[in-house]
Amino acid sequence: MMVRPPCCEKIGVKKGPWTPEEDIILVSYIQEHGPGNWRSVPTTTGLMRCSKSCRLRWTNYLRPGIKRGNFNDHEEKMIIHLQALLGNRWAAIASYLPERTDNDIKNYWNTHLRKKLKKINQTGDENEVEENSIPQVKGQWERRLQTDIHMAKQALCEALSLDKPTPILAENQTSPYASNTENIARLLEKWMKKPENSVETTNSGNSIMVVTGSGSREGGQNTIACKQKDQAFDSLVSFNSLNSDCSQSVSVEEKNFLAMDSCFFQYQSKPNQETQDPLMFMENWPFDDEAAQCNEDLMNVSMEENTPGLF
DNA sequence: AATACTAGCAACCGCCAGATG
DNA sequence: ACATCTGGCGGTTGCTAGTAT
Repeated sequence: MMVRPPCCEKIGVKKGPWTPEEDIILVSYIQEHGPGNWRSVPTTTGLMRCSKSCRLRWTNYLRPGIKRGNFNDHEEKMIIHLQALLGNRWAAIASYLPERTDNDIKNYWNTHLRKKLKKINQTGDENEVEENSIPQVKGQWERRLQTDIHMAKQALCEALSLDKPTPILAENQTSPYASNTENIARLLEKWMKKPENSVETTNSGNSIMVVTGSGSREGGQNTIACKQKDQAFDSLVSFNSLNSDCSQSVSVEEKNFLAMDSCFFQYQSKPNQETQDPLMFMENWPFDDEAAQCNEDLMNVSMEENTPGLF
């Protein structure tokens, strides 16, 4: 069988955790060109990263609107319910949780919820309930159909929203992307303070930690990234300064990154589903207790049924 | 204090499907 | 119709930090 060639040359491609420098270069690139055409990202930016790696870094971390860690009860319920409905279709599940990435949900499921459910099933039901207790009555086509409706709805919303003006956050409105902008802000702040060649990052929970000192695993590998670092940062700074008067009730730091958010917003793959969504009812139907009778079949696949004693 | 073990998570890998020439 | 390219998805791996011994 013909083996598919790798998406990019393996030689010289850097792997492992991303550095703040790389993040900034990538963000800077996307700020200018928008997400997409990932193939050209490494060549254009000089990042020694696979195009896939760049895309993943953006979608899972740098993209505005991402909330990380601290899943609340509602989100947990949603995930459990959706997982029962859809199976391990994490991207589909993530489409119901606009602030979460599929990777994050997948990780949360694998590390927390799966164990939790297993435990409950073991203690609560002697009849060895299957880990993924999807009622067999519900064919996969139903689940797929439900997801496809959602996907189609999303696509339609995106298409319809193309002409909409970029939403501008009201003065006192809290950015839904606060966690993301704060992360980048913190990153930049510390990065600016740090002495050269002494930075290493690791993402932890909701913040990006910058660890100074020796012993960096990345040591000496960021030559190209470093060359572009200043340029990229200048670009960001100048961009932010153009937008810095858009809000007066927030800190300078927040202001700058809110401005960045408003720019990135137009590139978002996930529309803000809380606003102006004419098809909202389709979005909510699996969860809406007041939903029409035709939804009841799927509604019967209730969380309580699948996960007795969890809530 | 040192070592072993475990959990959490970021990132990679391989497969697949749609787009394009 | 076919081959190739590209992006998306889900499964898995490997690193790190925290905890137990």
